[in-house]
Amino acid sequence: MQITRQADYALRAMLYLAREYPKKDERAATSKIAEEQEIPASFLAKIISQLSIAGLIQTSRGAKGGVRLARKPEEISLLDVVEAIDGPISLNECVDDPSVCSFGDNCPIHEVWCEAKKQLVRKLRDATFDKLLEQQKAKV
Amino acid sequence: MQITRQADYALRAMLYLAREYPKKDERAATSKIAEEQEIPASFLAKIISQLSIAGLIQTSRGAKGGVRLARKPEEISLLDVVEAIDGPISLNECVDDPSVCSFGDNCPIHEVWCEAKKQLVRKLRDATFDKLLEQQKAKV
DNA sequence: AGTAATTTCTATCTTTATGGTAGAAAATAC
DNA sequence: GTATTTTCTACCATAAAGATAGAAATTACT
Repeated sequence: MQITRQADYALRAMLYLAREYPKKDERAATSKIAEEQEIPASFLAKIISQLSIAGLIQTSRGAKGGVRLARKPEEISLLDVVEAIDGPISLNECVDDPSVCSFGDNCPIHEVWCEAKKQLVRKLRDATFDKLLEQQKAKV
Repeated sequence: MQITRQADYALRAMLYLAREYPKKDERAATSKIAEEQEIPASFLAKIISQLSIAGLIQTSRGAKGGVRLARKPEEISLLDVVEAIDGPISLNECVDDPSVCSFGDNCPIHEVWCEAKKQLVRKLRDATFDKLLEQQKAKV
């Protein structure tokens, strides 16, 4: 049970953009992000596109174009990014769509998954990019 | 991010076996488990095999053969079953094998995943089958 | 205005994992 | 010994993941 490689790459890219956020007027080039964060350059294109559709970043084409965050780092969490790429975190099929299981409320396992999901979602929602940057600074 | 269908089926099968556990001398037939728990019968064979290799159940062939738990329900948790089928719960590649990521301790995201994993593992390890059965009884 | 440079975007391919099936192998009761 | 009932394993589709190259678009500069 893992997030996809794409989601991990997306997180790295967003972390890079969060670091660049203070430079308000600049836009980062995809190629630069790819190099810096060790992401296959041509693979990043697809990821950038998805993040843009999800409204997490703003893109602009052409010379001097590039990518930047659509919102402040404190308004973007790990959960936002992961769900934008991998879809909702369900842990098990029955969590987000109870109708797939005919046992319904009679299944004691169902509840465990629901609680586990809540716990996980809370943790990821709480991890906003401003906090991540602070934590990194504190370490160095 | 979900457990596989196989893992979910395995949990259902184990729940059934936990219910049957008091009948010490009987063994449940795979076909019976499949019917009762709504699992594709021929698919269950592969799952049973994996659970047996993992040491969670005992199998015996031939007439009057079948399957039963290898340990008491209170000594088997959801975590045991899920990891036996799907492998370790990592959430992200870097959690179980930090060497795949060259950023190492310099990555603030790494730590979040580690904590999230710990939290999730604790929850699943705590959910033993005796507790699950009790919870179900309490409901009815 | 034209063109070259730089960018995002999209159609395509390969590989891997998942979900599922059927038939072989094994063991026991009679 | 044989028939029955079981586990076990080799196989096959389908779908998703990972990755790539080239098309489309936009802008700066001459």
